[in-house]
Amino acid sequence: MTTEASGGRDKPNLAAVAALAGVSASTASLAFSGAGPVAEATRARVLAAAEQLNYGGPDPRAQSLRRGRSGIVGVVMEERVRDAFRDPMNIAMLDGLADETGAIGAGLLLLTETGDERLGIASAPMDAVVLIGCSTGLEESVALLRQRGMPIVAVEAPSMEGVVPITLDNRVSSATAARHLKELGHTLVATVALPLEQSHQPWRLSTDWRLGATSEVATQRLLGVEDVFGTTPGYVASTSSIDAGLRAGLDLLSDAEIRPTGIIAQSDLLAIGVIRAAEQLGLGVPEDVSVIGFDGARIDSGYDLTTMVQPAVDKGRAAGRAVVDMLAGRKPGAVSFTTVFHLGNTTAPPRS
Amino acid sequence: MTTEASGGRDKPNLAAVAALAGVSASTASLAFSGAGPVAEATRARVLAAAEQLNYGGPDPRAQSLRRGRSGIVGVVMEERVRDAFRDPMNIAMLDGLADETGAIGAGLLLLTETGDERLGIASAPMDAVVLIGCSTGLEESVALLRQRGMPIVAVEAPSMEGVVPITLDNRVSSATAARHLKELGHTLVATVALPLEQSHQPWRLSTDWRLGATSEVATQRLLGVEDVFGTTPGYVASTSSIDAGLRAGLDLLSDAEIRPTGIIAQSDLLAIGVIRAAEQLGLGVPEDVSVIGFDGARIDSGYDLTTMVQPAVDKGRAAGRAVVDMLAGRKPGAVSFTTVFHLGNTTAPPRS
DNA sequence: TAAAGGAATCGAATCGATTCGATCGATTCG
DNA sequence: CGAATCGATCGAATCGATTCGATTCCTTTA
Repeated sequence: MTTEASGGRDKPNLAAVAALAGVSASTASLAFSGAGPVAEATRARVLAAAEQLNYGGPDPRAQSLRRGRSGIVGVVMEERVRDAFRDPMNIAMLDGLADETGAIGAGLLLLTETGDERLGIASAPMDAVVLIGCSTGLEESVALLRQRGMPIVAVEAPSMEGVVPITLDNRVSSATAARHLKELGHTLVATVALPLEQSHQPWRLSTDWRLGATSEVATQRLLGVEDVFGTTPGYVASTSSIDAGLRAGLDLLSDAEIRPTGIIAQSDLLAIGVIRAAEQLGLGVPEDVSVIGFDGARIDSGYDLTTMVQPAVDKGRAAGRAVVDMLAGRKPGAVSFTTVFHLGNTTAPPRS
Repeated sequence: MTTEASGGRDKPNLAAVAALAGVSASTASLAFSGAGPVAEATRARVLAAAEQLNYGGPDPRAQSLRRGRSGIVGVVMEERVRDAFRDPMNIAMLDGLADETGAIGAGLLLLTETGDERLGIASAPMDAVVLIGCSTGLEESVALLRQRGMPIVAVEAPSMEGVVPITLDNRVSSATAARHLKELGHTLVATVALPLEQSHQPWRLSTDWRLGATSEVATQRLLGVEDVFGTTPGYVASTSSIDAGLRAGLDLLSDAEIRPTGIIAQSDLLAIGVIRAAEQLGLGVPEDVSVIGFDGARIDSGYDLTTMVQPAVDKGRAAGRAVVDMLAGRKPGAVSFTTVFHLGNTTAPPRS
């Protein structure tokens, strides 16, 4: 038996194709990439040889080494996939992001910042990174990425040297929501906050909540409420979900000590959960309790939720554009977004 | 000016670190990877040199070329991100998938099979690919990937040579749902189907629907209904969403010619939409119309939807394990899943 | 004390392509 | 007709690491 049988088993490479076509590797490369003059006949011969050897085109790994680009943009999220994608805002952002990065042919690599497995973030072949909803290990992650010389874009994170920020005016928006309740005449309001720190355990908000708070978003939105109402009772949810909102609502609404007439939730999902809690407790929304959300997620719930609508897709787009700019050697600027107040039917003056 | 200024601007590489530490590149490599005996003092010297040069560790691009592995698993979905993630089942699958692939330190690369930009799927540096909810360009995509010698796992796709299948017994499950309605006494049922073909335009189901149908899932589930009821009227939704279900429901329920007493929806989202439609038309569920869904997504809707619960996370896990197996050189087998009937409060005998 | 074994390190080949500069004809211009 | 030009092709260097098989230099053991 000679080796001719039906071709070696190992994958063919450009050199093999070139050899079969009777040209040099450089010419074969040109034939594939089209970056240089190649006679039509030659190109055809190379393509034929490729076909014959069942060659699937240049190896992306080698290409990315040579070119110094992999065509991959990392998306880092703090939580596990399931949790991160439960939030419609994250999905919307991802969509906007995919839109922009897709335009330059880049794919999105999902990475979670989860504790130990810092592996991914430290060693994935990416050209740039977008941090979404990160908080816990943010400093470390950024340090690691910066050391690798990676372009970094962070959405709604505290500003950091060398990181392009995409922000939302969380504090002002939250204050607007609070003011709405105040103007309706509410004085006893409570907040249902997004997770403030790593543990993600639900807990009653204490006055020293700022200590140990790592989530920029939750912090700013709480501050917004304080700007209007001063210290208020609150409950920190374990995650942004209807269930978590339900638990928070049950806790706050069934406590005689607090008895809020208005609840400010830091996400629409939480708000819907709070409404469910009110229903369970026999309280009417908005007659007995006013509920205001945040996001503008348009969740199907039978209510038209009063909320602060944020441009999530645009945030993603802005992040994508920033990435594209950096990869093109341009220096992108920071981008800030604003929310729009949406008056629904879940807020009303308190029952006198 | 000499070049010593404060270091060259270009990123340092292993060779530079090795040079500074006074060892060979091979030793430096060992120091980083820990794959071989290195004196503690030497390792320390190398690490110090790295620190000094601000070296962020071995370049993943070079590593992946040398090792022939990139640590990236591609996830191909037909639709754009926003649409794909609107479906809770996809998210659940992704979660299961991330779980398993994360265990070997692999990241998930999101790719959409969208028309022109076949770029991603053809040239991304992946070690394996999982096809989720693909249909339209499936044949082509698989051909392309196969040529690249890529391990392929496909979830709920028609079986193909060299592709590890993860399946759900859609036809049987759908038949079970249909039989439930039949046993309750329904004779006039209609189906709300998932998109059957590329266009994603909503349309009334005609008797020759099979022609041109490319979606395996939708097809099998329709066949399941036919197995029990024969040809029934139906409506093909544009996507799996509450809105699309609402439109479908309005169409079917307001047509005097059809007047179904039971509706089988191919997803829970569609089912909820149908229920909303019934409500809008003043019909009670389940008194006037029985509605049964598919998925077991536990969507908050005020109803306890009767549905076929599918193990979505497990499907994702199975796909992930198949990938891990293939990358480890093992040959994974096909995996099949079954749904579990869940009796809720949205189905009842027809009003006599 | 010589032989054997082991730890630490190094050299060189390799992974698979891209790309710059050089070469070689053939065509065109003066 | 010689020179300048242009198109096509090739060689060789390069990207940044990993890894296999030496090569040293010590420490044990017979």
